Amino acid sequence: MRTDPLADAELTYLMGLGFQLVLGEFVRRMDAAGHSDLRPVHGAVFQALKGHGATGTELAERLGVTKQAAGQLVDDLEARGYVRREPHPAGGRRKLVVLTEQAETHLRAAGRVLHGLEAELGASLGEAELAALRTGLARLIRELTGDRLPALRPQW
Amino acid sequence: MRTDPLADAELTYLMGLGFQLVLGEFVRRMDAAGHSDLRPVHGAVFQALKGHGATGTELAERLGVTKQAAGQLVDDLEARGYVRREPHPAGGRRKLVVLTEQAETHLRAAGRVLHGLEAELGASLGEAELAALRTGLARLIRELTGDRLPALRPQW
DNA sequence: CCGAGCGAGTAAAGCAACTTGACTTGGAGT
DNA sequence: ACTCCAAGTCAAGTTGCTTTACTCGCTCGG
Repeated sequence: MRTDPLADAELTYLMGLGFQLVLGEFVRRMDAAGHSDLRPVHGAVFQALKGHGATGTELAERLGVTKQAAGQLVDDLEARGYVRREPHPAGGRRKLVVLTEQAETHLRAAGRVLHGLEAELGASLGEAELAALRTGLARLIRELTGDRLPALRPQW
Repeated sequence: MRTDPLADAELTYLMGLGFQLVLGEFVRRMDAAGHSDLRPVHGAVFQALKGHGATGTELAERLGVTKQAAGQLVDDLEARGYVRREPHPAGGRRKLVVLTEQAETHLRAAGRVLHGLEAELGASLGEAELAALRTGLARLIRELTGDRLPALRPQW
């Protein structure tokens, strides 16, 4: 009986590999559902814009990138019909970037896939195990951040 | 009393944010300890070479990148004294990439930082909670991979 | 033997997703 | 009116990978 290599792996390694696997499975299922034209970073943009939209600078802050990088993402998504630039109600040079119905549809599909994946994991790991994993992660995040949640960035 | 935004966050989001935070803390501590010249991906290289070293092609497979990319990493690390290219005992065009003592020193420092970080998390979250998190992650990884563990790649 | 081919390594160019630096412009303050 | 700030944008540079294409040792079938 050999020892499990995962049992004495570093917590950091376990978290990284776990995230990579879950995200990979998410992407695979989204592709299979016909949503292969967007990468995870676009999902982060949608999350940042959900609700009332944001200006380019606000979006950049929420994503943790420069405003130029945010502008390039918006250019791309605008050209493909996922967002619109509207004049900002507060005026000035500001523009309000808002999601189109096409993006809302994508967000709903992503939500369904995520919930389906989580439900399957709950079934195979056991709901109690999954709940313990969720609360463990939530407490670890609280411990390392305090109250302000930082942006989820698409790189190490 | 407001609801906790983390309580109904997606598992995928929790895992990504948790990993990012733990890794960020690791990098901060390594920097503070005077090891600011290597990025996490170099740690992955060291892990892949630990023990008996590897050829460039083997390294590429373990990292999940092309052999050219692996070769570039080795070029960089060799120029900075962390690895050596030795003639391969089995001959041929093969070369054996091995860690230098400088890399072993770095590995030991990284191990100390990781264990220190994990110990602090154990103290603040409670050892039971941390153990539950570890086993939850390990089971999730088993569930999504079967037996073959894939490489931990430095991107989403 | 020997030459055909395979696998390891490398060189060069391409590409994606950022960054840095420099500029334009609307509005606020004084 | 002048100045200045902040939002947005244009352009160029950087990084870290990939794709394409090659060179070089070795093995093996004829």
